[in-house]
Amino acid sequence: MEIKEKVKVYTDNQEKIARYSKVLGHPVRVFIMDFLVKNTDKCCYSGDMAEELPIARSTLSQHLKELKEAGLIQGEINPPYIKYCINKTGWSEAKELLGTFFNRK
Amino acid sequence: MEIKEKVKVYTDNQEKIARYSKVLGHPVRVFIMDFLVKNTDKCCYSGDMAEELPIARSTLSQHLKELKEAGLIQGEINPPYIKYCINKTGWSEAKELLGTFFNRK
DNA sequence: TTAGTGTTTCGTCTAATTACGAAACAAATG
DNA sequence: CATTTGTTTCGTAATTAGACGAAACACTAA
Repeated sequence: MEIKEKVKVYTDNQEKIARYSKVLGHPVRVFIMDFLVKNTDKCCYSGDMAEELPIARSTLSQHLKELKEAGLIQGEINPPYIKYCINKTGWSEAKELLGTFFNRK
Repeated sequence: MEIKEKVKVYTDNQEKIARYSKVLGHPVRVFIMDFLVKNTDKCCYSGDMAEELPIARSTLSQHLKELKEAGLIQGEINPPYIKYCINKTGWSEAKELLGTFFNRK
């Protein structure tokens, strides 16, 4: 019986960068983020985006869920609609992390 | 028999962003890019990185292949070693695309 | 209460990703 | 020629991701 020593291999930043990158690793999700950034003033409903996308609504909903879980967006219930918008906290963290990842001497 | 009309839904940039993000969507690959950026002067062999990573060499090789195919790194044969380095073209494209993706008014 | 609306969740299927060890490779050396 | 060395490719298994339609949900309005 041996004690498995837990060694940390990746930094927190590396793991966060991987996590944010992963969730942006699909064109539908990039499209959604673009859409929300372009329309911060207006309301963005799932249906608004669904009209422009060639995927089932349930599939879109799944992508929205992933973005929400990653902290990049948030949804505000406004029955029977759900209004989505950027989660500023997560969005700026991602921006910050990716920024320093790419911009080094 | 109907003609399937091919409609473009995502912009080229959205697809490129998704592609670069996807390949950065794994901590091992973020680690590799960090490693290569930090050591642009020195030689970076697969084995150098393998020593610091808790994965099989064949697995590392697979990750290197993905980064190479995405255009983020390149390998120069220097027998029996293979020296890896950043692919400046792809790296700056990714930096540029992600930069404008995150930095909009 | 019943019907309607916009959205999500569930169940399912297929395809892609991640991982490993064994085997193959390519060049240098004994 | 046979070994050795660093690396990749192959074969395979396990897990995760992406997609769909049907069903469920939550709230409004009739």
